[in-house]
Amino acid sequence: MARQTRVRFAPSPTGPLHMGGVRTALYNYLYAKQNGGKFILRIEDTDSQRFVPGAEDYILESLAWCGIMPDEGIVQATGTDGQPAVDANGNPVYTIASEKSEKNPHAPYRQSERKPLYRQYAEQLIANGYAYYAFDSAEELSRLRAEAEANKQTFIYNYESRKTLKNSLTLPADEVKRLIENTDTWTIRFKIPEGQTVKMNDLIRGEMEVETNTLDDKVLWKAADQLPTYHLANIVDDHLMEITEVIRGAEWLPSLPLHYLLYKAFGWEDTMPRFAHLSLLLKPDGKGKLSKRDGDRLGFPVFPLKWTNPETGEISRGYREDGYYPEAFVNLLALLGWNPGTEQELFTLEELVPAFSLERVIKSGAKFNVEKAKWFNEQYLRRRTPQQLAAEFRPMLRDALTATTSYANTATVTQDLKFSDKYLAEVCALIKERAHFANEFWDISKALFTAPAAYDEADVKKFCTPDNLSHAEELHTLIAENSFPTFTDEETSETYKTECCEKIEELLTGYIKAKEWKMGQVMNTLRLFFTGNTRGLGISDIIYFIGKEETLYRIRKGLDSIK
RNA sequence: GGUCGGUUCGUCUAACGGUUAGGACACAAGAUUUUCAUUCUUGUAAUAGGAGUUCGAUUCUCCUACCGACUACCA
Repeated sequence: MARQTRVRFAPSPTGPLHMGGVRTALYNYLYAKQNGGKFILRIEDTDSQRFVPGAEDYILESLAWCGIMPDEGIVQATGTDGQPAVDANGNPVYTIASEKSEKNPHAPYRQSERKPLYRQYAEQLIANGYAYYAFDSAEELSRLRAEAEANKQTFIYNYESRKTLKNSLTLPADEVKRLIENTDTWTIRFKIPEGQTVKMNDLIRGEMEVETNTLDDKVLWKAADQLPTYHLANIVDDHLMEITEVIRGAEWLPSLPLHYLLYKAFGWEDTMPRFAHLSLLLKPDGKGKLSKRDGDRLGFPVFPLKWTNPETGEISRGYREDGYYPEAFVNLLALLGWNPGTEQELFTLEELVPAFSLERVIKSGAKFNVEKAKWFNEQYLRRRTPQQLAAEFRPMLRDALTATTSYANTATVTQDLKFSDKYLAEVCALIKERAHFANEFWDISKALFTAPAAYDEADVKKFCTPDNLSHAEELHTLIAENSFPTFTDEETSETYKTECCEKIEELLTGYIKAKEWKMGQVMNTLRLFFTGNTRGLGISDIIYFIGKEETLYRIRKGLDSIK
């Protein structure tokens, strides 16, 4: 009988979710959706020492931003007013589900809240001879480790060493009973079977084998905090939550034999999930897996969202705050370690669902490449409508104008212009192919909103020759004496702008050609007066947007300041 | 050190055991253009090394090298 596909993403709330973690979540999500199954979120917070406040919300917010919401394990939060919580945009705010419900039949989904559940499973293993109590103190064990290391050996708690250590296999029963009742630093360890070969299968990597004698007796449960370790909690919860496929990071590969053995010891082999281990995301340069430091060092985010360390106040940048679209982030993550087998590179989340397959996930680690990441964002930026871009640009424009001192100091016509949505949309349509990110819009288009505060010295030197200046003077007269159409909110014809620009260009180039001036010279002089340097927007586009009066003002101002 | 995994252009990657080893990013050149950018065209660039199996190996096997993960009462 085929079971319903149920996969889970099970992060530990020990800090901000890494982009590699988002990728793992994404692959789980895609797999679930493709198979008409459920994507479950479970919080693995069995390490009370490393709990970081805010990390859980961060995970939820990151997933929501990416559009990969869990089907199970979350519930809409309750606001201070007792009503379902929503954020500033009216979107629901989620939290981890603690109460059982139709949607969340396996609640709670935080392992810390499932605490009472695990001990019985550990005891069950002991009763069946698959585990034992261990009473060695942490100090004793670290001493043994240090000694072994001094002899260039490695101490492991295994089938051999357990025979000489303090545990329920070596101690008399009454002593074991006494220690369990009177001390609280003991643990329950898994008893790795001796001399067996564990044969495993991985959906991505294929067949693997490991000798049990190379494995160590992992701690499953700790009396000190009455909590399970990852291994126990993970297997028990995956079983209880009826997980069908475990898709997780490659750092778990060495634990796979233990997990196989655990399923066997519990007698859950029939329903054991299938496993898929994803390769790691690597540093763009050098060695090792991608870390927080790399982002700081190389200038790109490793986290989906900005994160402020609650203890140190240290801030880590995020893709969202850096101006990436979630679609671009998801797309680039999907292609980092997976490909569709075709040459298609651009996928929306919806398109990813049918295209995805675990079989096509790459075995080797992938180095993250910032340039490609920017390219993805650029592709999505270009797919946006001018109106959408204008809406994004509006608040940035407001901030920029407020911060621009030259704007406050120049008596320009544009100062009084109310930049309409139509104006912004037309500007965005013009500049979107020049940008990778919407946050570059102001830099690219500032000349369309304000006169330059200063002129680039090198450009002045190069283009403000006596000839060019006198030509600019003539063009000032030409523009003053001629009338031509420019931007207006009233005109809605789609071809209007093109027509305007053609007319402006005819006027200028016609005159320049007639005079036999060098186009590249005088045009650049004008551009310098319009924008402050000689790189960027086309002259006729600028004039179209700023209008005749402002055009004359800027040429006059340029001529006056250079002389 | 031990265990496990990995290795195709600088990067992400494609290639039933048979291809001039393909694409994308980046880079370079050219074309277009009033500058810059865009766009278009073209180019540089790879199977880690060595054995073996085979008519034939990027592909299968082994060895070496390198890289990585794991080696906690962390996940």
